[in-house]
Amino acid sequence: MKHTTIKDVAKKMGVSVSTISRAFNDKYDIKKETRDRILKMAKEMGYSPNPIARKLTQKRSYNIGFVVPEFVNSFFPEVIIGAQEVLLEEGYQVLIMQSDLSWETERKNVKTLVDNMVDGLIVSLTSEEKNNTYYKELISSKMPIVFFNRVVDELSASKVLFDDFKWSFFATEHLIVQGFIDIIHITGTKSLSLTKNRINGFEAAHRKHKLKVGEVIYTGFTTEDGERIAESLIEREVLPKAIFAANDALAIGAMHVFKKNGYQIPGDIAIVGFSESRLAEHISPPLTSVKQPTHDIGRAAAQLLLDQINTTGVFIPQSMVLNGRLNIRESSVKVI
Amino acid sequence: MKHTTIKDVAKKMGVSVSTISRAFNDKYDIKKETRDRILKMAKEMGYSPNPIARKLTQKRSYNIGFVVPEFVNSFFPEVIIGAQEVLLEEGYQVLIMQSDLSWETERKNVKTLVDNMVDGLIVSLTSEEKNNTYYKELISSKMPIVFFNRVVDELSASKVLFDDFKWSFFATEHLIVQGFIDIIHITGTKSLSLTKNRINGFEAAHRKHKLKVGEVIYTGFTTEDGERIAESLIEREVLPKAIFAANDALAIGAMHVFKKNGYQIPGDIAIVGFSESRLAEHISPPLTSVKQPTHDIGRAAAQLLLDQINTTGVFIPQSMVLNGRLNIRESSVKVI
DNA sequence: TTTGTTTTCGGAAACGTTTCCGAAAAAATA
DNA sequence: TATTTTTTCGGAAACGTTTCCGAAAACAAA
Repeated sequence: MKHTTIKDVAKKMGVSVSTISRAFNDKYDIKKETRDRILKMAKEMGYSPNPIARKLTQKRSYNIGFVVPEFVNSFFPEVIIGAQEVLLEEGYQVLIMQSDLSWETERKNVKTLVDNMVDGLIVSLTSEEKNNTYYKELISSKMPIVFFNRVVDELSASKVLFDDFKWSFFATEHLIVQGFIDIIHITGTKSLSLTKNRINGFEAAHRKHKLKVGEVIYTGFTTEDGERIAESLIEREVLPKAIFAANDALAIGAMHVFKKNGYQIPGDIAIVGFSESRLAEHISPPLTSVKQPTHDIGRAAAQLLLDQINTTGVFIPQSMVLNGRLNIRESSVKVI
Repeated sequence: MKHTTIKDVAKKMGVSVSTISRAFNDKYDIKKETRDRILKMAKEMGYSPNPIARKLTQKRSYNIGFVVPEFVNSFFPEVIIGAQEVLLEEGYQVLIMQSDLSWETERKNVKTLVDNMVDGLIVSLTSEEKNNTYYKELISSKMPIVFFNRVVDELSASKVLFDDFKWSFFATEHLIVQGFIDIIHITGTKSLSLTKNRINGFEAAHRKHKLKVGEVIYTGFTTEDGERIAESLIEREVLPKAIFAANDALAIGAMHVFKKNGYQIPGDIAIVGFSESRLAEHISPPLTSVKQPTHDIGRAAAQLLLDQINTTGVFIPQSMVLNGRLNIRESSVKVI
């Protein structure tokens, strides 16, 4: 553990500590030759500046914190990869933490990240209420932060969003124009605004086509939730003709129990999902779903964060909303 | 940014800085009452010790670093969740970094984690050669570290392993006993020892049953690799009767193009995968696969790491090998 | 050569803690 | 009460850097 320190190099070379520091920080007030000499010697001695000590005096750590609510679905990993692409390019390292769908651990996560002096944060919320005041403090303390996917209007920070209303609208309209009536919308956590937006899109599509708006069922966002809902639906005996799920996991779970119970998809029930997952096209039948540009979401978030970090004056939060695509597959096309 | 510091509280309360420090570190040599008084006041003033400064003098950060080669497949996220369960319990925070299958960024990842003074590391390698000497230095510098899944024998550290040989053996035997001959093994990166072990298991099963050992095809670990291999197989015109893939992603990719080209599974080709993914049972036909105890792998790794951290004397590296299960599903049962 | 500028560097304070050492205060013992 | 022991606390050094300030050295201008 006898790490070589800046003093060791200074002593060895007979120069002052500050000179070594200057050499490493590429300051203007040092002679080229001595800098090269120092750098060479430092490398020989296996010295590199201690980042902890450095952070104590400086402001920057070149670390970015990334907090996601979960990451077993590939959605969040994919946006992280996108963000990491642009961040690494700029010399930043990305520290990831996952909140396990708990706002308490989310809170702890961003705290440890802040404690470790990250230069900025990219976060997607587990809940839109619980940590609000905490985030407000954070924002007013000038910590650069951008939210994505799961955001809250109340917080004045940069955000990258998806037009949930629009694509929910398109997805249900796709069902409607094929003649499906009696469509049910299964959705996740009630408190998230993306949930509300998708519901609004679902209902708007009905209204546009002068249809009685379909039922909305709340549950979680997991495959198991989808299975549970499907089972309860089957017990009703009168099944809907189509289901629009707020999430591929839900759709797949539901599909699973429908198939197990002998229902044909899309013959008996048509299904469309959201936030296209990797398996959408591999499952049987292939699942119609709204594809979000995960990669681009990450890249955009990273870019907004960098903008904020590099802004010296007051920063005006920016919001971007990205576009998606409805990938129509077998699970939702009416058999004639 | 005018964070309240320990001095502020000291001044405000008319006591020395060291007393405040003692109050926060629960030292024996402070009077109960003054400690309570200090803690209360500190809370009022919104003070909490700066972890960076603290790290400079202390050794512990209560942060654990987790480095994985990728995380869009749910395998790694699941083991992280398992590890996080036991680590959070003990008051540690888990910082995750992903290497994007590049050993260079893996290198950078563990470096920044070490720079941030994590108390220990849990890592799964991208390559078993490239960073060896680096890890050796790290280990000899007494950094607690445990490897899992993708490990290298040469490194003397704790490891948690899966018996790839055994389960590969069982998987191919499952194919063999049903009368499939002409089985091909598709596998990933050649340099990983888990690859070798799975090949050995594959071959051993053949030998046990006195069969000519099947062909082994090397590729990557992604769905796309599986698709590519399947296409090249189709061009051969004489297809194998069964495929054992070293990975569910490979299996699913291959299955996809076989189905697209009108082949029946398992009628024309039977398929079994490995490291069961979430989609195995949802895909069509449901995929036979070897299930690894992802959760337990994480828990075990975390436990081994904690053991090492809490050992004061010399630590003797431990290895654990965990058990799996072959989940037989439709994709590999011979149709009669 | 003298004076003025610029370049290059050293000394020391600062960042926010912890910890060692010793002293004052309190308690226990004689 | 006098002495010893224990408890509680303050002062200061240390952790490894960066940065401010000023001085020495080098150079340019007069």
